[in-house]
Amino acid sequence: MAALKYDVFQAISDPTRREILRLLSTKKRAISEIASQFPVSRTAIAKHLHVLSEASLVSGEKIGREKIYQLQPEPLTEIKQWLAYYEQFWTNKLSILKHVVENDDE
Amino acid sequence: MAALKYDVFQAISDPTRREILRLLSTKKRAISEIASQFPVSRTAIAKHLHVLSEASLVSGEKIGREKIYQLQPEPLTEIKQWLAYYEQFWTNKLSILKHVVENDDE
DNA sequence: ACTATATAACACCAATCGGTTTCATGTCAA
DNA sequence: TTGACATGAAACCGATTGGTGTTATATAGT
Repeated sequence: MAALKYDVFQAISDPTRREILRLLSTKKRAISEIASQFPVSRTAIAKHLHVLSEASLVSGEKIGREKIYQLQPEPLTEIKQWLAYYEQFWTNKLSILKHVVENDDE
Repeated sequence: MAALKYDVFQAISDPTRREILRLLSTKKRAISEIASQFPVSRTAIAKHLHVLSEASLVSGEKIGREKIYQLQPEPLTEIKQWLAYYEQFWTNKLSILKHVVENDDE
């Protein structure tokens, strides 16, 4: 509702929303089609889709009486970039050792 | 409290917790030292550290009367692996086109 | 021994979250 | 046109979140 109330980190923090993204990664789907895959109500799924939409991870297009949602993976680059900073601490032993030594010095 | 109540996705969904991780990436720090960097109370920071600890993103060691927290970046690999699946949808034009065409086919 | 400090452990609170049910609206199809 | 279907919108609910303050306990330093 309010502009950017949900960022991409919050959007992917919910397991149901991650599963919705997974479903949309194979094809566009209408709300009811998505909801049929979950044990919760259609309304609950519609709310999750709204959250994902605010984070720009999905886009919805109304076609006839259906609203078709589609994956928009671009915002995930923000997660990727955030993660890149921490990769130095585990991708090779040298970095990890460097990290430990620096900590012990202070 | 309950085992694995917080997973790594939820742990990093909060901006304050992400900032705590950033602080700990440069060196080990005690709770009070971390809390001094934020506008919220020390108690609130201790709760955030507890959440991060449940997600195994930090570990705490009591030394004297201080509790020293340290970054444990390994669980971030789970995020990285999750993200890897979606990279095919934006890392090159070919994959994106393939995605669109498949969607239009159904 | 005292005193100040660092943390833990509670109890508490307002706001939010994920979910529900109900009702209204709009669209497709017989 | 009538009915079934897909969605949107609203009100509501219980649990959780993120925050507070208070109190208790243990430790460090004088």
